[in-house]
Amino acid sequence: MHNLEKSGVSRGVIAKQTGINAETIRYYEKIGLLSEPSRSSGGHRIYENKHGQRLRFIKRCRELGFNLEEIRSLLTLVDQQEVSCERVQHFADDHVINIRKKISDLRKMERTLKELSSRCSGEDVPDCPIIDVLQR
Amino acid sequence: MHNLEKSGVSRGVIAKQTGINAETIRYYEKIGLLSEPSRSSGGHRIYENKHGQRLRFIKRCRELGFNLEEIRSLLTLVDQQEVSCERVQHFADDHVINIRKKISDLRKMERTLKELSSRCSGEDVPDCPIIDVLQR
DNA sequence: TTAGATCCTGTAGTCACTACAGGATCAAGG
DNA sequence: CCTTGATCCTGTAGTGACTACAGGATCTAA
Repeated sequence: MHNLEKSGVSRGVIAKQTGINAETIRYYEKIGLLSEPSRSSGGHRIYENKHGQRLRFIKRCRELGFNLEEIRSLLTLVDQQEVSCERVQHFADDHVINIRKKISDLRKMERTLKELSSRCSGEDVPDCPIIDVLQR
Repeated sequence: MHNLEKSGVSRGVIAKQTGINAETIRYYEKIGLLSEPSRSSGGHRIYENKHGQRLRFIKRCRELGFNLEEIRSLLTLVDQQEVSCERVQHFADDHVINIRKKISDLRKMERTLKELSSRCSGEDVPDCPIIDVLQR
């Protein structure tokens, strides 16, 4: 059964555990977000608990909409034990501003599309207010 | 002054007229969204009115969040004079569903971040509820 | 021992652009 | 007509955040 030297797991296993695609994990390692794990005698990666923690951290950040560079900054703070609640809060608040901008852009699209759609006859005719506006 | 054979304009000019980057216009041509314009004797592209219309159509679609494949479909409908108001409306309504999904994802991020941020002390201390949650 | 699952590497593809290099052409002024 | 400087031409490479291969090696369970 599980071998992989003492307590580590393979890439496939940690991928399932964290819900992160196995290729993505390799990618995170390549760009330096995830430290290189040790290897089995045959060259297979062996992931320890710390890698799982790291991956979950990254995943939560992604779910909050941070990009990989932002996550790198956050991880650096944590690694260097230089976390300042004030700065992290600022970081988060800035990010909220970006998110709100995106939401407002999307809402504008939504409004416009719904407005256009409401003017459609809904019939199988060549005359369409949506196309008219696009061609205006 | 303006030469460029009869009534056409250069790429730079049409870029300014439409508000679309000149490189982007070349890209649209390359992927077949924009028909190839005629050329001057020296090989420079000469854009006519129809190109300007096309580019404005594309731009409006992009502003409504359609991707280039969706725009390609829309343009094909128009070109083949196969516009059906019913189908276009359906198309738009489907797109609205996607937009709403994006908005709700973003709102969830926003809510979570604001909630976390509200728990921050705002002080320059290493203890931070945001980092705590990310590391949990 | 062997089958089949998983892993290794490097590379290429995705989307919608954007940016460059190195050279040709253009329009305007003299 | 000639020069100058702006614009244009081409092909290619880079962006972000993955994802998907190919062709081979290694692993684990039976």
